[in-house]
Amino acid sequence: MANLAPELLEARPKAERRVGLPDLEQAVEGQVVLRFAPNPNGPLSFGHARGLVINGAYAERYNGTLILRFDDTDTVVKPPMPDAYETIQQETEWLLGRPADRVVIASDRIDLYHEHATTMIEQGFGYVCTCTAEAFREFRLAQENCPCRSVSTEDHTARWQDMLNGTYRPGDAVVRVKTGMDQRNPALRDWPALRLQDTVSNPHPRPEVGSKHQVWPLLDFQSAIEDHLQGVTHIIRGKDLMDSTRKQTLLYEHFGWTYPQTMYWGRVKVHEWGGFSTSAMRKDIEGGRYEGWNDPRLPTLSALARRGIKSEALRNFWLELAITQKDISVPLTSLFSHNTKVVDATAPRLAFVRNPVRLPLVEGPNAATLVRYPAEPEKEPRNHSLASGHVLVESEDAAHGSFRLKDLVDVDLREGALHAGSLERKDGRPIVHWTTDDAQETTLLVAEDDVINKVSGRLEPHHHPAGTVVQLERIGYAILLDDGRLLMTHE
RNA sequence: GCUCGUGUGGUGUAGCCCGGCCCAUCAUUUCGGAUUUUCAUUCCGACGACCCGGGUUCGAAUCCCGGCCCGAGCACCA
Repeated sequence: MANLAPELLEARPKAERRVGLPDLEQAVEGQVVLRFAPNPNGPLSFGHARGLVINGAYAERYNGTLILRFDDTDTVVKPPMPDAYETIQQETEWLLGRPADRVVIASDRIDLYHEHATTMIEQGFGYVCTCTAEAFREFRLAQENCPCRSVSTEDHTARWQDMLNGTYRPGDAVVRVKTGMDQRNPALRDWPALRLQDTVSNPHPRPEVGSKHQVWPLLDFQSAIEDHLQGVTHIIRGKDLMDSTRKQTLLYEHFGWTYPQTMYWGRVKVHEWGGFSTSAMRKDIEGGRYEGWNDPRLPTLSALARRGIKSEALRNFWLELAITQKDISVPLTSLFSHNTKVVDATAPRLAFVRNPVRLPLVEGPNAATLVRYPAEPEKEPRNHSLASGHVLVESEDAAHGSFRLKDLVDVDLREGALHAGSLERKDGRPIVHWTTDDAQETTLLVAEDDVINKVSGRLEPHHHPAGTVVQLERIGYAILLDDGRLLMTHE
């Protein structure tokens, strides 16, 4: 065989095992345009981070453009939150370490969407449908044209004017894209592109928009038109939007445009969190169940940041999950593990003594020096005076009777006092953390499931500013809050 | 119901398009061990997987057929 046809034995060179994100199809260096398009009905959540991280990473890889687009075209069901426009931009910068290259606000661009609707109607691939939603559902299932479809283009143009001038009221009419009621996929059959919203009772929260428009595009239409206007080359989004791609592709064909390359990811559930929706969180915050968007029980970016999760950890987390269409459920420990890697070397070590018991230290040293950064033992050592002759240890540790005060001395508990023994470590007795009389009394907050547990104790004196992620020895990582309390980051 | 999509160790992920180098990669978890005056970090080791059934082939995680599971869309929400 080798002699007869050696070329048959020559294997196609197998690609190296891929690490990280795959390359983009048809990507040209410097010309890739991506977008991340949240609804600004609240600040960003954990799940949003995926869209930002993945799209941002590709923009960076190809030296392309990342657009942050606010899809704020619903004033009734999911009304935007005024603060969110600013907040989301800040969160974007926090997460990616740089701002988006371009910011687009859909509600500023309603006239452009109207123009395209006009074109669509005049050219006969869009029409104004006055059927009720229920009636149209029947037509969709039966694959029958609705009566509006046979109305002339002139009349549709007139109807369109009546939508714009307020003759029609919300619910009376929608603009549909003619895709064919014989589409195999029911979702694609003459899908709705624009509808009426009562913006007098439900004005858009941005004052410059307010009640200016009554005719508003739906997501599939707005997004399709905007992607074209912005020159988006690649769309990477959740697979729940696969049918949107198909709908939009049909629209692009009508307009004679080429649809961007698309990639999808599946649903991600975090086992510890279950389901949170932005609207539900908003309601619970307003109802007082949570203290705010950054309540440590909430899966928002601000809550994670406040808790001490670094943006680098979040980026690494999403990059590791990459882009598969599988629906997955990940444990929070996976994110924590990334955070530990980011934070450990720079987290100062401090002692936090829970449920402290104060004990005399008999014949012990009168000063102690402990390491603050194990990675750099010489840096800013922790010096403490023991002049009071007392130390604080956790009552649970004290129960053992014989142990070693970390970096200090062996002790034995007799008659309510710790009797100092060897300064050097001599035996295998357990090592416990401890602190001094001048340790401040404080509380460690631990978010667990839907409650915040409070653990009181004494924190070793320190000079670290609020916001520092520290490692509480033998307990875990925590962040120093403005009010002097501690918030557990993770173990 | 119709349409679409996904099924690799406990959890994620690579490999699948173009069959052999795959007794299947990497990470995490769990368990063991080493270092360490933290139950942290670091290091070493171990356990552990191709949804099921047929078929094609010398050879199938990879191709074909059938089945099953799970998820999503079918909103005048995003």
